[in-house]
Amino acid sequence: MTLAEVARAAGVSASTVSRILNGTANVSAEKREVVERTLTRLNYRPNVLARGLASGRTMSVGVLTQDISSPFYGDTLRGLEQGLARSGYHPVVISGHWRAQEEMEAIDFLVTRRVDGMAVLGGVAPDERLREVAGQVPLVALGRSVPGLEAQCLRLDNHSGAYAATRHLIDLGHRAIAHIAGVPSHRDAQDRLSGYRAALEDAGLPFDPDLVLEGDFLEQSGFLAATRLIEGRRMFTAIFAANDQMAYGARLALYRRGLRVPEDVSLVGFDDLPGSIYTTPPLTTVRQPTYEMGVAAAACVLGLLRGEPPELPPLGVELIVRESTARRRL
Amino acid sequence: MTLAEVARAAGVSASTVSRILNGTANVSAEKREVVERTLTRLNYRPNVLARGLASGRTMSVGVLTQDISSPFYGDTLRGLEQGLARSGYHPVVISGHWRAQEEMEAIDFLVTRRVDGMAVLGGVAPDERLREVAGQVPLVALGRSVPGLEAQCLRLDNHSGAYAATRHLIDLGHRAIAHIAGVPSHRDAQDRLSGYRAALEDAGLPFDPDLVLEGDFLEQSGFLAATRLIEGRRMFTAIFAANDQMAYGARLALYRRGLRVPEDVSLVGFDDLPGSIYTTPPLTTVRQPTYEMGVAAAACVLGLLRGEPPELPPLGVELIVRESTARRRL
DNA sequence: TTGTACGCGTTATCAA
DNA sequence: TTGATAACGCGTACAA
Repeated sequence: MTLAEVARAAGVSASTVSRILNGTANVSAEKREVVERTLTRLNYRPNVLARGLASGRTMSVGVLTQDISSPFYGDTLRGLEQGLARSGYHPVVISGHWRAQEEMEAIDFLVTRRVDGMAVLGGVAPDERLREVAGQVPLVALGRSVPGLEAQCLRLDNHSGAYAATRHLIDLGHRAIAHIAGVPSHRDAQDRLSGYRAALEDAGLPFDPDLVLEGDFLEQSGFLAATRLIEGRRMFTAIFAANDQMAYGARLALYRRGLRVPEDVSLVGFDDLPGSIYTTPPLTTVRQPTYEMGVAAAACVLGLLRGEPPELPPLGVELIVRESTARRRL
Repeated sequence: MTLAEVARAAGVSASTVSRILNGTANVSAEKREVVERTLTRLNYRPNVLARGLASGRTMSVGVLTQDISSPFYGDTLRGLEQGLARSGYHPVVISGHWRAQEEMEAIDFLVTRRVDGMAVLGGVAPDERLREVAGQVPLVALGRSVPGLEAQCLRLDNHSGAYAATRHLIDLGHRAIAHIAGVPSHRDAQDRLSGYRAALEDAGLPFDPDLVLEGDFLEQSGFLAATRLIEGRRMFTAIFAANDQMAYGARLALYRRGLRVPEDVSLVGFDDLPGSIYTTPPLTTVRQPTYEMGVAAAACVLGLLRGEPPELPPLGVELIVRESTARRRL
């Protein structure tokens, strides 16, 4: 069922049908009615490819996420979906798995797919490439800041979040607070580590390198780190993990060694993954407004598409105190 | 950078360039070399829209998932991605949120996007529509069986899985085994319930309706169900939840009431979500080979695309015994 | 082996 | 207000 066929069946020209479809110009009421009837009668579906080729717009927004099955960006994707809904634009999502090479390919994929706009969620693709792309289509980046593209980047205050988490432990009387950090090359990991250090410093507590272990943001690394911590010579009464997934791993390590949370060791995570409400005990963590970030990103892209200047609202992080932290005993 | 421009720059016709790009016909070595050089020099990127319009193929496979941020289909998506990698085809994923209306729209989206094949993950869209679509493009369905399309459907043996889970509890000496079921209208939920009943029956244990509570596959409902169970008059020493998420909820309810797992109550889930290794204690559950399902689905679609008959390998479910189940005390 | 000419389904330009 | 007609960028018979 092509547009031309509809036009013939309705006894008008293809242009008229197209105009009705797009509201491009005025059409007499009678013709409009005839056309609309045949449109539904023939169950016409426009060919997006032809449309995109002719108009130069595909009504789609590319979304580069990192791991489609990772809980972390899930809510953000939902927010993006929601923010794009009823705008006429559709998200096209593809994942880069935190590998620069793959991310580049994914970006190429989206570009050749002629997406009208783009949202980049984290990742390690070179800033340079993102700037290039931003020159071609409206782009917004979440979870990373690209020099020269600051207005279109939304990063959260990881430093403050980590500071609040550590401060919370300090307020509970903890003095020996371990930190399971993320990959050192990762900006978020750096900021969270520095927030941790700053909180210690402000409280006049010494920074002990032996209490900081490096992880990779996955559960397994949290498990390993906590295990090493337990077996190590340093005493500690609390752990601040740079993300919830590593906190889960640490939780298991503690369980294995018979250490209770929070009675023996307090535990704090970062991200507030959906699952963190249901861990035993429910995890104290730093919530990132991931859903809202997705909505904001969608709104921003939509605005750019309309020619408006980029606008991303400031979004803060929030400490969520649950039951994995308690006042230090003894 | 269009193909025509490349052709001009290389001093050949557009057809020749096209032929080289697609390996359609023989081209002299010299021309090939010249063209390939200019191709890379000009950094040519084919326009997928034009290509799709002309060839009728978009080299994309539509994937209808239900909730992009749900842990359940995450691994399957990864498997699909992986199975499609290096095949030239790319996945285009969109979610239907278990709402028929939304799913229909999503399917329309994919169809108008002219995907070459389609993979449907669960969902409640009418069988009729799926049969229609299957008539237009190669389609495979996961987690549901569409009458008339059996060969292209991959369902797992939920009954056996539930049977094994329940049997496992019985073997550990449990006699009062509660079941937190899924939504009754859901086929998987029905099968898991029937597997549970069958295991009881085979062991000569009575089926007690008071020990079966209805959930909706989400954590919260598991929490509620377990809470009601605890407050109820019926004694029980084990819970079999129809999926891991509800098991997580139940776990928290038990924790809240001071009931230990597995010392006081044994707990079994279903799905083996990635997080179930790291719950405290690690959850005994029924593993579905979700990743493999994704890979198989991709292979099947690819085969159909090549004109081969549909082929989906039989995949079994497997009981994974971890630490949330133990021999009944007292 | 190579090039020409046409078609894919739609939008955009221009004239009427 | 409407209708030809020309793009859009590529694949592909067909001819050479």
